Amino acid sequence: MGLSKKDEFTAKQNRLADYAKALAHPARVAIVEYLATSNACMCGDIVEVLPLSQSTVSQHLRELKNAGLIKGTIDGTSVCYCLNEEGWNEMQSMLGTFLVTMKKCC
Amino acid sequence: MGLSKKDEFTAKQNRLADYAKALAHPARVAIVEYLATSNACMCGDIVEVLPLSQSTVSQHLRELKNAGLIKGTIDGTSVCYCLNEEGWNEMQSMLGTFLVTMKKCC
DNA sequence: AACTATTATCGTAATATTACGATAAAGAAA
DNA sequence: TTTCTTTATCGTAATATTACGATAATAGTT
Repeated sequence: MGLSKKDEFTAKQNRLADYAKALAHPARVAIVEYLATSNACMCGDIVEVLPLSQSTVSQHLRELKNAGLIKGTIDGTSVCYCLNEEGWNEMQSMLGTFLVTMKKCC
Repeated sequence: MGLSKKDEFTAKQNRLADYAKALAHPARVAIVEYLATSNACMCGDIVEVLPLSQSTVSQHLRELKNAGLIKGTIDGTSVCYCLNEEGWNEMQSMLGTFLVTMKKCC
């Protein structure tokens, strides 16, 4: 009955699932896209770009941060968010292994 | 409140989000892992490997299939599921663009 | 100190996901 | 045909996510 069984999977499986979950919403994809191409990456800027309220954007940013895909450094009264290369590299390498071991069975 | 705003994002952003959502659960990561390394890929086999009921596994398989990450071909009374290379390639190339355009701003 | 700007958090309503048992559907075997 | 095997779907309960307004927190400005 809806009780989560995440404990029954390996840490690695959960880690990749967490990365994927962080990208599992178009708003968070849009945030990442913006951070990848922009240098002016205050949260305020992002709010202007997205069709969402400030509190909702802040929530999405926290999820990306918790997953390790972005990091934020305080800059006076605002926060400078940018992509966290380490997280991206780990996620990409995890995904890469599937392509390597992939076999066609049908 | 809580009304989804996915229409307000681009088709590409939603597409990547859908791929990511398909992998946003450790059970589905485990399924993909299994399919990547195994040749005997009936659903029944997968149920034995996972700590989940048959109906739950079937639901997860459907989500992976809808996202385009796996495909299933009917084989008599059972179904042979395997990875769908096209889907993986598209997802990987979408993710790849972030690494390419990624800039350090902090 | 009082005010402004920026971001985070709380409360909460709407919606979506997760999981299971029960049951249906369809082909294989008796 | 009847039975068995395998997978899908339905119903439903528990949990999680999404979104917003209101409010708090913190730093800068006047």
